[in-house]
Amino acid sequence: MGITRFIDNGGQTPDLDALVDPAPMEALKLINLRKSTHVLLIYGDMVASYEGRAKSQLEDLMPRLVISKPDGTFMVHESNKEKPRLWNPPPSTLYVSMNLGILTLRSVRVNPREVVIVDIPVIRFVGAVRLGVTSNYRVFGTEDDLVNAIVNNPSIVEDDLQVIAREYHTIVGDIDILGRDSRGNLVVIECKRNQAGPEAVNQLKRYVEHLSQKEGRSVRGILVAPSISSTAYRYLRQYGLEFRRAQRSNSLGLSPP
Amino acid sequence: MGITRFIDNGGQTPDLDALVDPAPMEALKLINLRKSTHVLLIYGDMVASYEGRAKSQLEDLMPRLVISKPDGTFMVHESNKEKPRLWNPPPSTLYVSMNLGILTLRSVRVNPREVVIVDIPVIRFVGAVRLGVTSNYRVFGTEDDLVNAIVNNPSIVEDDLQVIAREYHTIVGDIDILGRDSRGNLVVIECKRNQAGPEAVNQLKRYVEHLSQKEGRSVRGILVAPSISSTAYRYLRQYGLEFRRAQRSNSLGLSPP
DNA sequence: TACTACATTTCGCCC
DNA sequence: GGGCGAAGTGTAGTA
Repeated sequence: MGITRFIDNGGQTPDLDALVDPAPMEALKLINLRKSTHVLLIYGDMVASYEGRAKSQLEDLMPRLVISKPDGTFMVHESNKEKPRLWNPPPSTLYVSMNLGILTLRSVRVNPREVVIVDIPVIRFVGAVRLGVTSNYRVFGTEDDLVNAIVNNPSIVEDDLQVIAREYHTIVGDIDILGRDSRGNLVVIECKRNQAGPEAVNQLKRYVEHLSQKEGRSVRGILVAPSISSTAYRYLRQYGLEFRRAQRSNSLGLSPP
Repeated sequence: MGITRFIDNGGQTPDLDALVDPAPMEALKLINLRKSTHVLLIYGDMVASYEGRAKSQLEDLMPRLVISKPDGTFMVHESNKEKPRLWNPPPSTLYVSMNLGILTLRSVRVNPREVVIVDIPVIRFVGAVRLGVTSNYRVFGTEDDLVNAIVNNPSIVEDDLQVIAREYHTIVGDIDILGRDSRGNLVVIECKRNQAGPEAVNQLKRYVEHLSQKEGRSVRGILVAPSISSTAYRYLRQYGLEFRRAQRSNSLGLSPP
C-alpha cells in the first residue's frame, strides 16, 4: 500500500493532495471531494472510450494520465502529442464510480451529447491541485493587432487609402477592412497573421465577388500577410487580386514597398 | 519539508516518482533524470512568458501546472480551459536550471523559433510518470469515412451517380469526389462531417468554377453534410450549387430524400 | 443559442 | 521540409 497524504492545512481545504498507489475507494473519495474546486491528476493503467460527434476507443490497457479541471475540462493524455488522446471540452460533468473494485470515470457533455468513459483497474497516483486563472490575458501579434495597425495607419497598405469600416458584415461573411482607394474604388482587405494559402485567397475572392456584384462595379481585393504560398499567389493573380507583404513581427509593422 | 519518494523498483527506472514540497535542487534533479522518458508534472507558484510566432506573458505569480512530455510537448495549464495557457508543441527541448534558488524551465522550439520560460519560486509538487502510446488509433465518423461511404454506394447521394475519382487533384485544391450524373454532367462532391458554413460553400464553388472553366461546360456541385447554416444555404443556392443532407451518425448513412 | 472566423491552432498526409 | 486541409478542432465575439 502506498502513501496516503492529505496535507493538513488547519482545517482549510488544502491546495494539494497526493495519493500514491491508493485503494480505489480512497481515490474515489478524493476525486469527489476535489473535482469541483481542484485540477485532478489521475495516473494508472486504464482503458477508455469516447462517443459523441465521433467515436473511438482505447482498448489496450496501458498507463495514461487523466486531467480533470473544475470547469469540466476532461483529458486523457498519453506519452506524446500536445492534444489529449481522448477528451471532453468544458463544460462537462465528471462522475466517478466503482464497479467490482475498478474505478470508473465518466465525463458527460450535454450539447452536443458526448461521453468519455475511463476504467482504471490500476491506480498509481491521484493528485488534486488548486490552480489559478490569469485575468486580462493578452497575446501580442494576432491578426487583430495587424488589422488595428492598418486601421490606425492605412498608408502602410497603400497611399491615400481610406478606411470605411472594420469587420464589415456581409451575407457571405465578415470583411476585415473595407476601404476606398485614391480613385474612389472600394477595396476589400483581408489580413492573415501568417503565410496565406489558397483558402485565404478564396476568402478574399468571395468578399470581392459579393461586393462587386452588390455594388455593380469593380472592387479591389488586397491580401495582407507576412507571406503567401506560390500556389496561392498564382490563384490570387488569376483573379486580379493583390498581395501586400506584412512584416512578420510582434511589432507588426509593414515592410517598405 | 515534504515527502521525497523515489519509488524503489529493484534498480530499474520506476514508472512513478512523486515529490511533495521538494527543495529546488531535488526538483531539478528529478526533472533532468526523467524528462526524456517520462511525463513530468510540476505544480507550484510560477510566472511564465512566451515568445515566438506571437508573444505573451503571465506576470502574476500564481499556482499553475506544467506538463512536459518526452517528445517535447510543453504546457502551462491553469484552472480552466482545455488548451494550455502557454505551450510549446513537439518537438521542443526542455532545459532546467536554478538561479538564486529559483527553478527555471526553458522550453525551446527550433522551427519556428519559440521559447517558453517558466520561473517557479515555490515548488509544491513534482511528479514523473511513464505513459504509453496507443498504436493503430482510429476515430470513426470522420470526413474520410463519409467519403468512403459515398464511394462505396454513390446512390446515397443520387441515383445513377458514377464515381470517377476520389481525391481528384486540381490546381485549386483536391476534390473529395468527382462523379458523373445520369445525364453525363460532371459532378463535384464536397463532404463535410459537420454543419457546413460559408467556407465550405466557397470551397465547392472554387472547384466547380475551376472545372467548368477547364472543361468548357457546366459542372454540378453538391455539398454533402449533416446540415448547413441558413446563410451558407442562401449563398449556395445563389450560385446554383446543391446541398444533400447526410445523416450525422457514426454509421454514416445518408438520410432518405 | 446559433453562427462566424481566428488560432502561437495541432495534426497528418502527400509531394 | 514545405504545402495543404481536416479536426470529436477549441475559443472568443457577436447577433
